[in-house]
Amino acid sequence: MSTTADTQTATTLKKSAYHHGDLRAGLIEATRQLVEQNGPDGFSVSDACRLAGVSTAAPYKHFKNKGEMLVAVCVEGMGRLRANMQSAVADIPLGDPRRVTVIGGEYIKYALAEPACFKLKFGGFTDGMDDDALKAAGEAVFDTAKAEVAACIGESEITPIVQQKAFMLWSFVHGLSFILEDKDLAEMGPEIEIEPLLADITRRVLSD
Amino acid sequence: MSTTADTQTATTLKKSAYHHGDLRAGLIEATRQLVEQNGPDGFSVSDACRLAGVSTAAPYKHFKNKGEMLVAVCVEGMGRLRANMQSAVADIPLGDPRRVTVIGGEYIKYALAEPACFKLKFGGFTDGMDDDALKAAGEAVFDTAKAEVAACIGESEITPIVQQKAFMLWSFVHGLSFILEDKDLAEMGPEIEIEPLLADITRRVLSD
DNA sequence: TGTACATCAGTGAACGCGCGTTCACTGATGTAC
DNA sequence: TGTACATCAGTGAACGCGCGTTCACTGATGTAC
Repeated sequence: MSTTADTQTATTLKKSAYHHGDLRAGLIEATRQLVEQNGPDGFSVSDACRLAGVSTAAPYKHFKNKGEMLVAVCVEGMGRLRANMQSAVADIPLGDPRRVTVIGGEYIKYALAEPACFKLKFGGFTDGMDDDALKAAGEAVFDTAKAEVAACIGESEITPIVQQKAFMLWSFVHGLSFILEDKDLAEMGPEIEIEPLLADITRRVLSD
Repeated sequence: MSTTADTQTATTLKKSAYHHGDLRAGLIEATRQLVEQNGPDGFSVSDACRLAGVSTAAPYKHFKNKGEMLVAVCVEGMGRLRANMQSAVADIPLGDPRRVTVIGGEYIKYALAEPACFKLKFGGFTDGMDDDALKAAGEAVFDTAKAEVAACIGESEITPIVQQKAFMLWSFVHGLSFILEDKDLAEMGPEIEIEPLLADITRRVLSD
């Protein structure tokens, strides 16, 4: 390798052990993993530091406190969920109700893939935090749903009827996520296949 | 008062300060209040003892550990929810879909009245506990819903279709509860009146 | 290009705190005689 | 009825622990000259 390439690699990727490179992102990922492992309430700043390989004081250069770390994990997760939704519908024509079913499916998929992070966001853990980025990330997800519903029922804007139908679908998908995530609860329900169930409820809600 | 009456009062109601009377129930109520005040994860055994006015060692005469106290709160809450459901439908004829709407309404009412206890039960806090009483209490609630759905669509037993419809309704009501409970989320939805929304979704799900 | 310097992301030790649980004990109670 | 006794729900002190956060610091880095 040339000297130039070495220097670039050193500054953009490896950095030194002392200066981490992107500790903020590293801590968010460590926190995410720990939350997933130990549950939404089973995370400690110290644990995240151990996992990220830094001292327990290091996070306070990037986050005001423990709560901000948890919020950052939620924001990151919601962003990923929205991206997943968008790429999942890319090949389905606008206005096709399958788009609604598919984004609902992505919601549930996310909830089942990262149940503890899902609960972190929706289980009341971020209640008093009042974080703008977090609010925006949540709204972006719901806006996606509303736009799809509008297209399906032939509305060019978000009318009250669109709002209502989107809200119904969100409630359903949200509740289904919580139930499927909880082994004891899921066992109480029937043996279901998620896709047809989603398609069925979508049809019921979108109809007049 | 006669001597006899005094003795009865002393033994059945007041007891002495030393022997509490029904400390188990007292601790459950203290725990419930604290959970409601500080959130599902903001409860400590010490706090409950302070509130109940006993030493921090006293609970261990009635509960194996902290987790058992939380489970007891959930069991008590689910029992109350089921009782509420049953008395709320008492005056509506069997098979009337309003019965389904009303029990859904009671579910939401409970979730909004005791949001932290609701999250305690359904937010993953009792995940690995594997408590039979808790499972039974949850199943009793869902069984109530299934029976009502069966009656509405004219089935004499819990067929797969009944299961499916009841599960849909539960998912919806469950998700709606979580959303309404969370100020930030509720604000994202439309201004709704719960009753008509519930009646609407009930109609959609019960129809063929 | 080489050097002096400002920056600031990291360290590591320490803090005070409240937690869950255990322990030997105490004393109010109900009961057998 | 009176007394001796077993029971067991309570006490209160103590334990070891890990937590969140602060502090003065250090040393790698990029930049101005």
